[in-house]
Amino acid sequence: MTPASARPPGRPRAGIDAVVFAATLKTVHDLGYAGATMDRIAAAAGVAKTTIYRRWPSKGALIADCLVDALGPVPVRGADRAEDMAAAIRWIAAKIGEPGVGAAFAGVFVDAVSDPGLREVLSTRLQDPYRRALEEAWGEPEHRVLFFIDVVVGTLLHRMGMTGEPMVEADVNALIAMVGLHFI
Amino acid sequence: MTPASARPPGRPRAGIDAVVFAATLKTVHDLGYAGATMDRIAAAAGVAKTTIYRRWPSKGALIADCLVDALGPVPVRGADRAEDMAAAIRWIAAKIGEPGVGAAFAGVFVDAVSDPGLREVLSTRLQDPYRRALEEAWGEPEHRVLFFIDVVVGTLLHRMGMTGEPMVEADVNALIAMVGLHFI
DNA sequence: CCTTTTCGCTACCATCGGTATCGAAACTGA
DNA sequence: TCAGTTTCGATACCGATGGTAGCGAAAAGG
Repeated sequence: MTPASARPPGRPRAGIDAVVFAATLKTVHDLGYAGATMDRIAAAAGVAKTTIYRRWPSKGALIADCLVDALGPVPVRGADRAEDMAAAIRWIAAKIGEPGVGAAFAGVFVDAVSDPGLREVLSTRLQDPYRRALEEAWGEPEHRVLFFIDVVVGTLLHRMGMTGEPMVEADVNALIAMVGLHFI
Repeated sequence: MTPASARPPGRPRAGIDAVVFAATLKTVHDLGYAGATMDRIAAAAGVAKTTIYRRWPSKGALIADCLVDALGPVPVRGADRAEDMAAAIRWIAAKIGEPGVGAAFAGVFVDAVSDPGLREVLSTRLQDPYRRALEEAWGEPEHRVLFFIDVVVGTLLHRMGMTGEPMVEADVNALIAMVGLHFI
């Protein structure tokens, strides 16, 4: 039980996280999510692959933390909830336009569909922090779909004219597919 | 050079395409795109993997043809172009809500980012047919981005309020990410 | 200088997309 | 009935990828 301020001895690990994050985004931007091999990310960061796996348990966890680092805190003020929602949409749209972020998002979510462990990782490292931020800004949470994730997608669907009904998986899949078509 | 009506001898191949298509969609729906292994698809279809690879050169080509088969022809009438566009959006939204289709779309497009060969496959088997259908319905093609693919995504972005500017990669990535968030 | 922790390197495993090979099945035509 | 032709199924295999194990070396504190 060492004091919290005491730094343990051993080889320094200073700055490695930031270097790996930058290398990850650059590699994903250059080669796509599937092309961003862990070996290539490690090479781009000038770091051994084992070092990455000592800090993140999987590629998905690395991507999730990398996205949190790239996005930063959601800019909520807490005054007007509707205004906050609109601001959040503009915020994530701008952030995700940065090199590599969009491709990283799409890739990790596609993998998450067939990997329950990855879904839990994403929930813990991506969804929960932003959910907490909105809870603190907006007060106590409602039990219906009013968190950030749902707000963004729900607003998107509402603006598309698919409103009236609660959001269903079909709508989300439709959106993904329509957007994905442009990658052709 | 046999006559067109003459069926070549040998073991029958009747109905295998349809069986494989159905098994592909079901497997993708149940296990996701990454979880839909070629071995699993073959097993679900009751067919040897080599048989699938004798008919489709790659997993991407199988998915592309499977999607074309699942979508069917785009319902264009050619009278009012704006009306056709709106109908096309509703059409693809409904079609892609069917089991497995949305996940197949998202997965194959994510892979296509880092695979030029797959991009060409998708262009040939997915984009070109629908582009031709719209050319025939709307007359001669315009050289600007007025084909179906562009129309769907462009209209989507327009309705989101991101209009005014030409569509850029950042917007598309932002959409993918926003939608993907809901998969958590 | 000694201990402790982390880093890098190599080797390795399981899985997946894709290929090669070969015997068996099934249809056509005589 | 019986070739001849073509496809199907099974197995074995290859390269790449995510992920792990083990070990020696580097760098920090004490």
